[in-house]
Amino acid sequence: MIENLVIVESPAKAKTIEKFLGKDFRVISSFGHIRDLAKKNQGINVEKDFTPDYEIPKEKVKVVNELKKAAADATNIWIASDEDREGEAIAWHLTEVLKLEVSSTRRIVFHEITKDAITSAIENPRQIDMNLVNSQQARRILDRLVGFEISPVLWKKVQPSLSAGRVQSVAVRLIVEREREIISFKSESSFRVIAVFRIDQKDGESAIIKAEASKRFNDGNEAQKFLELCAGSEYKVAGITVKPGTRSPAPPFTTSTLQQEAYRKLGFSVAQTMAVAQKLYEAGKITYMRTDSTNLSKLALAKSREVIVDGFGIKYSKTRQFKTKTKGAQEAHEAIRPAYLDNSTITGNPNEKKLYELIWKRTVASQMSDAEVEKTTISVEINNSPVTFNASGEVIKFDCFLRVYTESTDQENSDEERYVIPPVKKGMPLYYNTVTASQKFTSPPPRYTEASLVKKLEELGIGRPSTYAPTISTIQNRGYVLREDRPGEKRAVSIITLEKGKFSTTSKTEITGKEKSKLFPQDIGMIVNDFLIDNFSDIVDYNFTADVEEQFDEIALGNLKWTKMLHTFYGPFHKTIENALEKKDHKTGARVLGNHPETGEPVSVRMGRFGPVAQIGNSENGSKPRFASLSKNMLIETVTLEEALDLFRLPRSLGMHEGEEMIVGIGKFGPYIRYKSKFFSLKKGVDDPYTITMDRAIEIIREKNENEQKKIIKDFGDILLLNGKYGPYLSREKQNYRLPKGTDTEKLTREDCIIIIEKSNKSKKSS
DNA sequence: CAGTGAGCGAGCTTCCGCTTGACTT
Repeated sequence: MIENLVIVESPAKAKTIEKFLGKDFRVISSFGHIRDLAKKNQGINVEKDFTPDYEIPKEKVKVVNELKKAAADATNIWIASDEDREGEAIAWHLTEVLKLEVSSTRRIVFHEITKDAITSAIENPRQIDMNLVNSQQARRILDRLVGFEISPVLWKKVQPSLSAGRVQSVAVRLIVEREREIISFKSESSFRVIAVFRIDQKDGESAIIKAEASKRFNDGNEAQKFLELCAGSEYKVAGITVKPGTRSPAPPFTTSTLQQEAYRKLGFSVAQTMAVAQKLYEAGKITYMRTDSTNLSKLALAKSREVIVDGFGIKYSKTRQFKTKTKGAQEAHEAIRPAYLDNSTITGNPNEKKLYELIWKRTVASQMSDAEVEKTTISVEINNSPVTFNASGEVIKFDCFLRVYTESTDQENSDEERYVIPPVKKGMPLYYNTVTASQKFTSPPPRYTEASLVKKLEELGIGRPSTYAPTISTIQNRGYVLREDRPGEKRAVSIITLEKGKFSTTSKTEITGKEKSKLFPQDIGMIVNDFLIDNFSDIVDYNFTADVEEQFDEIALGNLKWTKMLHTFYGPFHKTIENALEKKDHKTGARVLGNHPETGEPVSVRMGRFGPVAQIGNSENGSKPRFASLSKNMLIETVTLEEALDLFRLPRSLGMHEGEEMIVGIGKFGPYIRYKSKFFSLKKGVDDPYTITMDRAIEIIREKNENEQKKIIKDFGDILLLNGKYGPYLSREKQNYRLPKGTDTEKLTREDCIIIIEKSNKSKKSS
């Protein structure tokens, strides 16, 4: 028998709290929710006022049994799940499953894990708030209804195994709409003029000022004319302004901002960030990593002040508590911060160290004073034109938090460079060293990264810290979007330079459209998105979540009955389901591109059973249509007739080589040459299957065969001894076998090999 | 490893939010 049992959500939290509470208390964890809606028949009785059918999932049975045993052994039970909608529901499910009296169960909450917070929580128990529980039930049931009623419509009307949901479908929509903005974007160019001026100073030294013309020019001719004018101009300083300013540190990390910064600064994916953070949390090195709060505990505030004063001086310290701005934030936890601020580094693997240091810097910087900067702008006048040249520079007067940490932005290498403007006076003459007009192209809006998508979802109030990473995985697993790199394309830019009265025009190539780790919508994502917008526009509306959240809040306040809210929602919603099912058509995203230039047959593209496909002709007039899969990076939406026809040029014969035909084609793994029933991959970025020559093909075949020869140490016919990355190994019938340690490959016979293989097969079966 | 482009049709797929392991290579 134990006096007091405290139940929390996380086992790591249980461990810490037990230390604070002493031996009269036992602290155990529920590992999150212990019950959920039944999987079968939606788990909801819609006819009977949305009565939920809750069940304990298989993987939770063990935990629940342990909880039951512990509860039976305790005199007092304290439920300390998180103080938010989900936490309150967990508390209620616990009372139901453990058969606790609601009136006598002590519900306690704390937002930070400190001795003070916990003891004061124990002193102020309350009862379970059924209004809050009901708002969670409404949330849960609405999500189940949306997901489990729309998804089957997709199976029927689009493709099996697809999914839709309040959160994931909006995430996909954002990516699809962004891609369409990019597709319809027309890049325009203009000429930007930058002059490098020399200014002579008293001591005989000269300084350099780089300034940009106040006007951009539409084309090269206009720019050239302006430069000609510049050649004969006189320049002088027309105005100087010096403005003091301040910069403030960013608030401590939440899940979303941690994911963004870990991507920008460390290149982590969203899932990777969460996995590393989980490790740090379990090791007691950081506070909880799934949070939407920027709050720091009093203890943490005091400690960071100490660390800053000791390390930098009192001038650097400014204690701040940040208000959480995010829509719908529930703030059940603290911000993500180091558990012990004394440690600016930790032991651990490189990724753990890097992420920890990032968290430490962000936390400490948030408690430092503003940085003081001085921004200087000067304008340079030309005697024969209204156009002016402007330069701006920034000097940091007091670095403060910038010494520790600066938040990154999503814009990649913006060409605004900050530099120090030399001291000048109004009216001073300037002389040009060079005046350069360079062609600049406007860029389309950027594609989303995993992290910038999370940022956007958070802004819309869609999804929660615990679901950002899983949502990003889901939309990739369904094939709606793909995260990938793109090499970009070359583009010529022209540059006109004026130097010492002479003009020169050069052309430079730059790379445009290069992408790293960006989210690209796939055909099936675009088709599903359009289908959802056509049939369920309310659900995929960007404001849908915000609207229902308002109603959940009303339920939590006791102003709205949760079943009434569900009735109001479900009536019209279910009607849209029926309407969608009544429609006859099957969504394939089909487009007719035109007619075949020789035969006149129609050429179309659509989503087929095995993916996007191009088709020539149709089966109506008895002739057999021809098919070809679209290649990677092609979209049904943008593919042209020419591109589609190109697909049918492969596979093609390259001719004969030593009595056998060489066939070039594109397969699952890219372009290949098939020769003597073996496959030889073309080199990425070097060879093109449409234009590759016979000689080059022979070279590729010879190269690969030679490399393979090098791999073979011994050839026993059916068994090969090969040289691999990790040393020698055996190969038989496409199966590989490891050699026992210390095997002498020189003396190895075919019989030895057979023994090794048989032993290996036996141990595989037994395990 | 490198394809497929039907009409016999079982039984399956799916949501969002709380939490961690249990698995294999």
